[in-house]
Amino acid sequence: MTATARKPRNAAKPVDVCQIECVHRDAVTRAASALKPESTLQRLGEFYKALGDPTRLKIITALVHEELCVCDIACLTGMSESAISHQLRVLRAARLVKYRRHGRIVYYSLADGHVADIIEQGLRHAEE
Amino acid sequence: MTATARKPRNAAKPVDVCQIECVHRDAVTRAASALKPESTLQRLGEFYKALGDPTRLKIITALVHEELCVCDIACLTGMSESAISHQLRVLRAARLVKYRRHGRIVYYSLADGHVADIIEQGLRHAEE
DNA sequence: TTATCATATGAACAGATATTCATATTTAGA
DNA sequence: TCTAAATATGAATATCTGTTCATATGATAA
Repeated sequence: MTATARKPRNAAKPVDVCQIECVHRDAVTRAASALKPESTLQRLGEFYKALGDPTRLKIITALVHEELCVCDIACLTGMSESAISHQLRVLRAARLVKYRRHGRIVYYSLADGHVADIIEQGLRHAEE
Repeated sequence: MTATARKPRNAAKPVDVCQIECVHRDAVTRAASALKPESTLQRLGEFYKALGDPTRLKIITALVHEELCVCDIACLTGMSESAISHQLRVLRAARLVKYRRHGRIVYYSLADGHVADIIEQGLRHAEE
């Protein structure tokens, strides 16, 4: 997004976004100026990507109800503890889960209420 | 999820889910019985996975405001029309978008209001 | 019909990703 | 201390994914 060259009139806003031919220049201009900042889209994309894997989604939906340790999650999902640990790292990086340590056991839970809200809205959408 | 062998008492519900050692058998049992059906999780996972790519997420957020044709989206995103067409196919398969044809131009829009609601909730979460 | 525009599709390839296996770390108990 | 349990991490690998390029389809206009 570099500075834009101005056009005197008629253009709602100048678009330099567009290298390709576009059919509706005005619609593209509106869409471009309504677009959320790249940083927001990137964060949201990583959030969704983290939820877009079957193993991780199962982990997250399980954690909606109560905290679980790595062992429990492995047990619940039928996957190896190592695989679960790797996936939990992804979920941690995406700030979807938090954890607390009790002795050698690590309990994972959802990072905050927002995550639960989002998942529940998603589930309602998927269930209908 | 096959049929479960019964245990007389004390088990909230029998678990055959668990091949691995698990630390909290009761918690796993509760989590297992609260788990959503595989079909629901799969649909939701595909939904999130579709949103988990930066190009597709940009397309979807743009479509929140108004419908756009393939050309416009290519223009807006700075990607080739072919790439966009491929991504729109993924979004169609995940039932995130619908389209209408007008002459040789195809206009894409969000499949329904739910999608917009979900995206807006996600954006609020990502923006804070 | 023929030419052209807008879009779709298939093959190919580079890059990303999820799991496994081996190993490291951290904590509790002996 | 030493051992074992619970978890984390790194490397390797097989699979998946997104883009490009070439080509096909479908619709309009000439």
